[in-house]
Amino acid sequence: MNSFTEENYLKAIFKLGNKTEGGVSTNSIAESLETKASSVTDMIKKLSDKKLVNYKKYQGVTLTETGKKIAVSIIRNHRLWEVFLVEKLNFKWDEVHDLAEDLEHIQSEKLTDQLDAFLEFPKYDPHGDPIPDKDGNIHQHQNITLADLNINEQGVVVGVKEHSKSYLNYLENINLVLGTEIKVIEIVDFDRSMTITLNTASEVNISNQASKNLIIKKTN
Amino acid sequence: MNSFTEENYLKAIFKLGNKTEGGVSTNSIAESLETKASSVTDMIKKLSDKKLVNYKKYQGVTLTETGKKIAVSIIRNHRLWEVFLVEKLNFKWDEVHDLAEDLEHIQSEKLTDQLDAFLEFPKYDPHGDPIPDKDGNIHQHQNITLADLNINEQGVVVGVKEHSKSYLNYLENINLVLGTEIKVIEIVDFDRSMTITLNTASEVNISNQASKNLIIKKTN
DNA sequence: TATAATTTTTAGACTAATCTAAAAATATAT
DNA sequence: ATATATTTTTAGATTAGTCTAAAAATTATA
Repeated sequence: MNSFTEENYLKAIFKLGNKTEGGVSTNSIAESLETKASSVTDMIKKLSDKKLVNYKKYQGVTLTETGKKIAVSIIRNHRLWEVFLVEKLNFKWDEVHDLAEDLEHIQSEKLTDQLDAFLEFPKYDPHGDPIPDKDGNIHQHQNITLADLNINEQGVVVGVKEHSKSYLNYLENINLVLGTEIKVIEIVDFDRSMTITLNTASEVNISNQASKNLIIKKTN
Repeated sequence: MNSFTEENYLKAIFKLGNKTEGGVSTNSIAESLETKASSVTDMIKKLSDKKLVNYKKYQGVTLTETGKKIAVSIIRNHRLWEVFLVEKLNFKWDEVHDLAEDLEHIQSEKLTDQLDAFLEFPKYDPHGDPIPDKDGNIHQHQNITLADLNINEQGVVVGVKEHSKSYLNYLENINLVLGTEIKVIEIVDFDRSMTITLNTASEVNISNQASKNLIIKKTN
């Protein structure tokens, strides 16, 4: 069995690996786990001994098949628990991350699969992130954000790229949630801020910072 | 915050403290946590520094009010999760203990209370153990076991005193579950084994070892 | 009540995960 | 191509929790 710490490293490496080509750098892992590069090197050696990562000094690190399986299963746990907390226990979408961080480490295939069934096999978590299935397949959203839309184009909000409490809270406050239909009314050239309509009704302004973190599925 | 390890010590001390008068001995803690007496001494010192236990060398240990609160809250978590696993995720009563051992350490008052509400404020867990309420009150069963009943006396099974997989499994196999009505037909003098009826129907034999671990509420 | 047996504590060592500071390797810039 | 900056690794220390072996205290026994 692997410790919580080891699992968190695997998860971080998996997520960083999806964002970049080639190996994941020591520093990027350190930053994402809020720890020091020297600690990362130590842990990488350990994970390498356990054959969970491929590692050559100074060359960055990638996950082995085994390592990837573990990482994906933790992400599956995490996202299923988030659904549970929101759908069944009435948590808000900005409250569930930290709890799911703990719950995800409870390793029991039966628990995960029964939870999945109890929740009726959800495809996405409350932030729109895809939930890996039992075999580890992940159906990623296309990477289109609100910032990519032009005037008069429209789409449905299917996810967020930024998971901070403050961002999620802001969205909730302007009534912008998953499933909201958005149409672009105006784009300010100067700062790329937008005027948009929500569900063909209320009109709001949104900064570029905010719009480029909203994942959209184009409609019309 | 306290580590999982510290919490497990507090829980063990709480449970042992209920079984005996006075302080809990180092050896009994060691046995119950399957560790060494020297490790227990070390941890007790630490818990004592944190004012979670009262400790004088060689005198055994008791929980402070703070320590007791933590222990009870963990037990509350444990038992609520057990109910969840059985009622919602279709686990058997002999499968839930180990998972609940992990889940119990996830500390969030909101999580616990929402789970409690979602389960509709259960009073007992799947083994009949009472679930402490939000304020830590525990409604203990009276300590009558099947072995205490005489011929022709009857009662309802409300709990078990032994939680091993093999015992729970045995009970399930002979269709003896919580809520079963039992009437004593015969007691063998030699080994205190009994012939009983279950729900006024099927007749089974049960050893003294088995009967003295069944908590009964006498009827009529 | 002295002696033996048991229990508990102490002393010192080990592992996992972390850190700081310094050294080594790699990447960048002139 | 050489010097400079950055990244990564190493060396050595620290903390939490554990262990073994030995010492100290308590309890039981003769």
